[in-house]
Amino acid sequence: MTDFDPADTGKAVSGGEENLTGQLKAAGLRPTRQRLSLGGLLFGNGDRHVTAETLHEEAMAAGIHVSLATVYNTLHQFTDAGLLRSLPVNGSKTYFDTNTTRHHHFYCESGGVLSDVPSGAMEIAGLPEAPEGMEITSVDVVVRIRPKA
Amino acid sequence: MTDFDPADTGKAVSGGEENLTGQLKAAGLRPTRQRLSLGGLLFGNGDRHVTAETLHEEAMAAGIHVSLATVYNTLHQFTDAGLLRSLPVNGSKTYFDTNTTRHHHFYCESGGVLSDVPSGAMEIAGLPEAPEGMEITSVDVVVRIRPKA
DNA sequence: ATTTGTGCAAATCGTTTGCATCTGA
DNA sequence: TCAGATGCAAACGATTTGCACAAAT
Repeated sequence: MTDFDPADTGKAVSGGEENLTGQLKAAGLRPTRQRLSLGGLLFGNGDRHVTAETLHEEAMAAGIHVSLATVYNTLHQFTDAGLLRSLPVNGSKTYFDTNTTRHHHFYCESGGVLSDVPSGAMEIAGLPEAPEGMEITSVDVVVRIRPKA
Repeated sequence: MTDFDPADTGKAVSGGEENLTGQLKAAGLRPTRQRLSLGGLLFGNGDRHVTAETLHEEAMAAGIHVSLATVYNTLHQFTDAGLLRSLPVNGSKTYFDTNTTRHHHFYCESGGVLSDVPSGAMEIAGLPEAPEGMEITSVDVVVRIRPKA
């Protein structure tokens, strides 16, 4: 029942982020109650993988009232601002990762569970050159897994 | 205006595949007119990346009448039969690749164009171990690119 | 006061499904 | 003949959008 304190806007959000308000402003985004609340959920609990739906449910459960549309908007705005990374995992749902550093993922199709590949466990050797006139923006590696036997 | 010849069912489809009919039968799929026609488009022109939509348009343009639903069905059946590989490229559309060997892809978000990373240009070093009780089914690498400047 | 964000519900997009009809073995 | 395929259109799930209201600077 910990209400998110709207007065806490210029401070650390919940032990994770330094200054979400500042980052939002830098991105031209107003630090609204919803954005700060969602930011608290996202960045106050370590690395996370969420979908719009799971984040929305979590917000509801936490007593934060936000519409699903706003969750979508916020996730995209955060992504554009560089606070999140969107993951191209599956054909249907879009996943967002609070860890924007270079790392890769396991994805279990039966269940839609996403997890990190331990850093260092896997490397990409020899990045290829992009085709003429193109530049590489990111490299996504998805290791698909399924329950054994 | 080369009509696909329905009589050519037991033979090479168009210079690419040996015996599509046999492969379909082996997979428990009847070699119907539609499946052979779509197979001709898919396997008779070298390696290809298609979506249901692009393949459907191509079929129409070639004078082959198939419904979009049948294209979807066929793509999935071919995939299950191991003739195609489905690519988890983007959040929305599903791509299918006629090259089922291990290779990776460039994906240009602006335009949705998919192309192969030249084989050997890139390697994955050190496949990680799957989490407890899981096994790896595939590893997909997508190199996202955008037009330079 | 002005500008930007939010919520809701309707609209959209890709994909799947139910069912009557047709086709290949 | 008869199981299996196809076509159509309606159903679906995830995401986006338009517009009236609310909140932040």
